[in-house]
This record gives sequence, structure tokens and C-alpha cells, in this order.
Amino acid sequence: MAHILAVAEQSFAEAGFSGTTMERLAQAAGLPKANLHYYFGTKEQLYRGVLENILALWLDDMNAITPERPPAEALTAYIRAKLAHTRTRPHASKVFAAELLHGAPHLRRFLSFELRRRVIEKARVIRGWIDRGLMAPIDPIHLFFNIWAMTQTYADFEVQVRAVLGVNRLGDAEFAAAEKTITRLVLKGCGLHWQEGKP
Amino acid sequence: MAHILAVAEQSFAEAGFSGTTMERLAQAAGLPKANLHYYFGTKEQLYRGVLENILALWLDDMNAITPERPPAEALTAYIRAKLAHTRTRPHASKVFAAELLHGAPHLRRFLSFELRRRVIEKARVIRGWIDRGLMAPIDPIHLFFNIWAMTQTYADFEVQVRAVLGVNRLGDAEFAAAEKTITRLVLKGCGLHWQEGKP
DNA sequence: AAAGAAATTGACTGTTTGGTCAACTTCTTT
DNA sequence: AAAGAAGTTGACCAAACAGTCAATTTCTTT
Repeated sequence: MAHILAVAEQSFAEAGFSGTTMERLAQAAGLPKANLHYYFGTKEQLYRGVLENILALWLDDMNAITPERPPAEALTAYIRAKLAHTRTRPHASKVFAAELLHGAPHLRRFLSFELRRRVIEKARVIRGWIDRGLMAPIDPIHLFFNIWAMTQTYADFEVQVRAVLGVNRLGDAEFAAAEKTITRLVLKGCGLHWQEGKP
Repeated sequence: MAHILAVAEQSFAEAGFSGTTMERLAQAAGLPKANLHYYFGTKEQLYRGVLENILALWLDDMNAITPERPPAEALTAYIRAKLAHTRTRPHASKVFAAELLHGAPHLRRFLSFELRRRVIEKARVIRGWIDRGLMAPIDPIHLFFNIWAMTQTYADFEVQVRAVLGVNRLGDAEFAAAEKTITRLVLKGCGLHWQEGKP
């Protein structure tokens, strides 16, 4: 069952919802097609299963943001966690991205309630830091949008990154450079201290 | 013909390649299906037509980056141009994003040659600025990845932005905040001067 | 205005698709 | 070991799909 979800996640990531056929999914999972329907009912429900599996990941990373922590440390840890997920779960990132791209018909509730609440909660933490003079007055919510964009681009648009860099796959060196660049932009952008050999 | 391409761009953006049917495309364009085939042959070729229409947009914005310009000015202009396209051509951005997401089977050449060459050329300009001590030593290529990510997120993941902000559509206020935040992150991240009421 | 080229269209076709179902096998419970 | 529940599967089906084509209309050229 978990195996089916994993195979489906990869296929939905690579071919999209409509581009994924139950027949090829079954073949990739090494099962007859009817078996997939036995477990998940419809293709739609299987897709929802994959999607739900992913949502927790998204919210969890934000735990790095807590009021007591110094902003530089919290943001560095958040970027690192996000980028780690980008690297270890690229298919999950792509499925999520495709869903957003097509208007998120299955995620309306999640985006408008769970995610929104969590972002507002963490934005309050950042405003606390700003009020205490610990960092520059930046719009916290747009800061989140941009951190998400920068970290996820290394999964979602990996082909582009690879092509421009001229490498066959993104390895340690590329992710180290990505993390360095993103952390630098965010920390210095927020008026925080940052230096080369930090991590 | 241009009308068909516009309708197709919107449909491919909203429903993806496989999710778009020639029948609904014809209906949206107010033409019989056979007419679409008369002009474009196959669905595949129509899709390529849409895609090619988009590529020029991507490369053109980078004209803002020239050696003579002060880095802060050039980067500010580049971000503004990119974000303007995000706002005026959101469907184009989404079609491009979906293509990358699914491995860019139609864009391999473009990414590895045209785009790569252009990025390398502009990265050299940025390295020139760094060598002249005009800005901090940041990896220019990853800087591009991150500027693209931040600007395009407001088109590609617009639903998410709207849901989290709790607005029905992204208007002047939201794009102004986005531009301010991105410009701040990039300029200060590059060790350049930036202040509130700049633009 | 004649003739040919270009464009338009409804009807049709072969294939692919998600989903069903009844027959069958394996596992669990007592 | 009997009986019933849970899981497995090949064969099948109706709907949706991209693409074709011959018949017709409209535009261009002379």
C-alpha cells in the first residue's frame, strides 16, 4: 500500500494527474490494475491519498521558527530543513507544485485554513523579532513565499537548474551552493549577520 | 490563429497538456475541432507552438543586466521586468513551469543551449561587478535561479499566495509588496544599498 | 465571372482510458 | 478443519479521446 503510494507519487510528479494512467501505474507497481482499484477505489482517491501524505511535510518544517531563538539561527535552520525535503522528497514537491499550478482544486481547504493559520502564527513570531529590533522590518508573509519559492525551485525546476549548470544531477556541491546563496539572501535581506563559513 | 494560441495557452496552464482536450479547446475558441487540426496538425504541435511563443519572453528580460549599469539599478530593473511578466502573462509562466516540472521534454535544447549561454553571459557581467568591488561575492548563477523562483512564484503558485493572504485576487498592493520584498532580499543579499522608499 | 486555392465543418473511426465484475485464491478466526 | 472474510486477477465495457476525411463554403487571382 505504501509502495503503491510511492510509485503513484513518482508518476504523478513526472506525468501529472491526467498523464498518469492506472494501467502504467499498475505495471510500475507490479500489480494488476484491478488491485489498485480494490485498495483506492478511483484514480482521484489514489491521488488524494498521495497528496495527503505530503501535506504534513509542508507544515512541519516551520517548527524551526520559534520566538526564543535568535532570528538568524531560526531562519538558517528553516531554510536547511526546507532544502533537505527538496532533496529527499523531490517527487512530493513536484506533485504539490503541479496541484498549485492547476488551481489547487484539492487543496483549497488546506491552503486557506491549515497553511494560512500556520503562516499567520509564524509571521507573528517574525514580527516579534522585528519589534524587539532583532531584524529589519520585512513583510513576514512575503518572506515565507520567497523562501518557499527559492527552496522548492531546486526540486520543481531541477531540469532547468541542471541544464544551466551543465551537470547530470544535483549533488552535494550544488545543494551546498544553493543553501549558501539562499541563506545569504534571506539573512542579509533581513538585516542579520551572515558570513561565508557560517555552517 | 493568435486567438487559438491564446486560448490554448490558458487551457494548458490551467489543465496541463493531458488535461486539455482538443474538443474543449475548440469550444473555448469558438471553432470546430477539425479546424484546429487544419491549422496545427496535432495537439503536440499546437502545444509546441504555445511553448515557442513563450521562450522569447524569458530571455528578453535579462537585457536589463549590462556591465555599465550600477548593479543595484540593473538588478532592480530585472526584478521589476520579471515581475511585470509574471503579472501580465501568468498563463505563459504556468505553461513553462508545468513543462519544467515534468522534465521539460520539449525544452531540453532551449535550456541547455540558448538559456544556458545567456545565463553564463550575464553571470560574467555579475562577476565583473564583484571583481570591481561593486557588490558582494555571490554565486551569480544561483542568484538567477533564486530571482526566477521568487518572481515566478507569484504566477505559478498564485492560489497559494491568495489563500494565505486571504485575498480574492492579487492586485497592485500585493505586487508592490512582492516587489519590495524580493528587491530587498536581492539587493541587501548582494551587499548593495537599499532603502524603503526607493522606487 | 471563371477557376483554383484556402478554409470550414459534421460525421466518422480506431484506440485508450477509468472503472467493474465474477471467479478464484489466500488468510484469519473459531 | 470448516467457514467466512480479505485479497487477487483476467476479461470485459462504456465513455472520452486525438485524429481523419470528404463535402461544402469562402476567399484570391486572373
